[in-house]
Amino acid sequence: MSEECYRESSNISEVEKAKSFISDNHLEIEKESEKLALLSNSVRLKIVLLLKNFNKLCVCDIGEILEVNQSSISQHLRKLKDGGILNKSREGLTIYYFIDEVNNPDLIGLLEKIFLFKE
Amino acid sequence: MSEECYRESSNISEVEKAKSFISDNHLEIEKESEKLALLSNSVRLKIVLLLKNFNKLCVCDIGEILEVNQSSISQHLRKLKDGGILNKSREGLTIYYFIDEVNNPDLIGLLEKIFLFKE
DNA sequence: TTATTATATTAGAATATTCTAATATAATTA
DNA sequence: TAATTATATTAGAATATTCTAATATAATAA
Repeated sequence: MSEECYRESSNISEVEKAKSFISDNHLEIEKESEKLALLSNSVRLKIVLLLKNFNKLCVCDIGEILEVNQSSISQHLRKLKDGGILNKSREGLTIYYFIDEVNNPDLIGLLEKIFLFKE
Repeated sequence: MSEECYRESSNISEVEKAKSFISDNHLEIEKESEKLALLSNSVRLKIVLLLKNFNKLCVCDIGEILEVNQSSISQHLRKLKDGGILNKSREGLTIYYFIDEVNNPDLIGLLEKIFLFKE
């Protein structure tokens, strides 16, 4: 790689260790960055925080709470479901979304680490 | 809002509580979603994880470790610095980046909650 | 069956992100 | 001073994301 530093102070063995660390954990890091991307949109983050606080909510109520139109909410919910963060259940016409806690055993704790909401 | 559900089962007071929750915490949620966005790019996430494990690294070494070219690495580092996650120091020609732990007291713990790397 | 309600999907416009290539800056050394 | 090395910046292409508007689907009720 022509990127290499010519400085002798560049610690070669540390760089090699770092390369191993990255190649050993590449897949896990990619996977987690995709989960973080799901939470990095503020509409989606709000949806997840709402579902953490209110257990389950229907598409329509989520749209009203966040003042975001139905199509947009549906598309965000789909991403969160496809990403394994949410699941859904039907009751008649209404579809309720909720956090898939089985698939995300650490998500609630993570959110509590990130957010210290005022009561 | 015309988004409101016509179902009587839509729990109005719960929706109102949810609206308050969102408006009370809107700013904090936006801010955190921006930090998550910084970590949601896998190159940037790898940079932060590298700096967590190796304390400080120069631009050139980071580029070599990640096999990403210098310009791209510089631009990612700039985003992380502008976002308050990293800081840098100069030693001669070399610029070292490191995690700004003062500004991010919970970041290390957060990363440890997300990642359980094999040793 | 038809109408209504809730949700999902689609296409495409608007916008944002990321990378590449070229160039600029800044410290060091000859 | 000029050359070298490390890093930063910029413009623009390629790509990805998000929103809007229109339409589709699916369950229910009349």
